[in-house]
Amino acid sequence: MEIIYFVPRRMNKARIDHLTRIANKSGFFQVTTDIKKSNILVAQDSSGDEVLEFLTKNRTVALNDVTIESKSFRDVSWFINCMKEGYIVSVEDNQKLQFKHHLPASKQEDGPPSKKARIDKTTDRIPMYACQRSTPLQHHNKQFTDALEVLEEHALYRDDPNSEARALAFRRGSATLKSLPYKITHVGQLKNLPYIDSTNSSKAGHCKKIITEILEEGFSDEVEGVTNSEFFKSMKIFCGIFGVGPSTARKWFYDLNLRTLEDIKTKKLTLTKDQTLGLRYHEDLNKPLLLEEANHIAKLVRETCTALRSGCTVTVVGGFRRGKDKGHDLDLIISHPIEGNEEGMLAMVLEKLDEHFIYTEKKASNTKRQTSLESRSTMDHFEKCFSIFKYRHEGSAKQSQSNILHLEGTWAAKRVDLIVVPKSQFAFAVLGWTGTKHFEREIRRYVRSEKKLVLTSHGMYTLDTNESISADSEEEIFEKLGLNFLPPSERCC
DNA sequence: AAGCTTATT
DNA sequence: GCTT
DNA sequence: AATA
Ligand SMILES: Nc1nc2c(ncn2[C@H]2C[C@H](O)[C@@H](COP(=O)(O)OP(=O)(O)OP(=O)(O)O)O2)c(=O)[nH]1
Ligand SMILES: [Mg+2]
Ligand SMILES: [Mg+2]
Repeated sequence: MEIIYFVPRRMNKARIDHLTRIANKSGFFQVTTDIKKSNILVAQDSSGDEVLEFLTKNRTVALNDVTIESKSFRDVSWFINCMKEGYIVSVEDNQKLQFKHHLPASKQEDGPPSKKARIDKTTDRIPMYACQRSTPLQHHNKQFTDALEVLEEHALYRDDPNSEARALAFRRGSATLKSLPYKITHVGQLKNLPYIDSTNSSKAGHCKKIITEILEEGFSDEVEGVTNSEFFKSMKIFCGIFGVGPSTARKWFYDLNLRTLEDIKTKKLTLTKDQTLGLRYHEDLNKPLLLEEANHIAKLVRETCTALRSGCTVTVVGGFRRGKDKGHDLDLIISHPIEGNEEGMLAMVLEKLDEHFIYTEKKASNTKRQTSLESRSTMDHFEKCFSIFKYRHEGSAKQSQSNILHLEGTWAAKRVDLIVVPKSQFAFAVLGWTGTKHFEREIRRYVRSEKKLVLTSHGMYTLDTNESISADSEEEIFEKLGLNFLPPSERCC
């Protein structure tokens, strides 16, 4: 039986109590508060020298009660690994607490930077903005990011006035982990991670606590509690209806005591137009749109546009441009290599494809040509359209001819977003609609606070004088912002 | 204590 | 909730 | 307050 003493340096009482409880339940560890009875000292975020200094300063022991020779000095990550495995695992080199006068030869590993390398805070600190670093779609810390994003979602559902800011903080923590080229395996690796390891306070914040909890027990009590709560489950269902957001969902939950989708369908509620359609096509719209289907729709729109006006370009943006193989909708940008030749395209393509659209919600542009008086035409001018597309399944129309009552064949409702922009705005629109949403927030925050400029999906402007700064490609925008270019597949934060 | 992306309807 |  |  190993006798453990937890060094109360950089660990609060609650944490030590927790570790003590799980250790005493293990059967192979016993925890003591009498350091002289222990044979292993377990510490967090401390070197051996720091432990010795702490113990003597706090008069926990006389100097000769604890010596480098008489005790083992180990990092808490070793202890956690033991608890996870269910037996006493071997001690890794970087889990042996270090003493200046006997440094073991440190072997460098790939992946996680060694403890030594991390002390060098200047060289490998992670950039503060997600737009300054690569974030791939597939990463190494999904277990942690999923947990943080549950808390993000939960915060977005809550009524508290600070909840949106809290949600953002959880998202930033998650985004940091997504950018790491290695898996987090012990708490020490959280050191200096932006939005996880607080630069100010020495005590662990909420993000760090959640990650630590998962490292230790494989799950987080808080996250499990949220996931299984009636509030969270119902809010998720309600907000999954197109047109329903947190405010409406809360009203349904608290004021009307509704809980399920059936409750919503049964009750006679006053719904907006979007909500009515969101409910009518709920099953279809909540099935993912597959890449193959997206490409099929994009092809149809492209062929229609080029037939209407030669030279027209149709670009897939949104999640599919980032490399996803399914999504909640298809996002398309329509443009033309000659400035002005894109005008009127949205109305034309919607009319041409009229039978393919169940619903179209058109939005006007405000940022430019509306101010120029001579460009006002008899036709209404729209630049954006959120639609519900009638996606006809492969060969359904022809095959069903045997049954004369079934002329329509099978189809499913799918969300399609169309955006029309002139060539001068094309690069900004592509950047703005490729996302992710978090990437957009991060690059805009970076631009405003670090570059004193404003970035939108129409252009870039000086903060003070509102002068326009042009760009013909995404690369040129990154360049002008002093950012290394990130391909869409590396904007998955 | 302030700030947290920006636009349209 | 986290950074400035 | 909802959508992107
Ligand atoms: N500036 C800004 N852009 C946004 C916001 N939400 C979405 N976007 C941009 C970035 C997104 O990638 C793009 C398309 O939005 P979508 O809702 O379709 O998301 P996305 O395509 O990334 O994923 P999904 O359709 O769910 O597979 O629009 C926002 O709140 N602000
Ligand atoms: Mg999309
Ligand atoms: Mg979309």
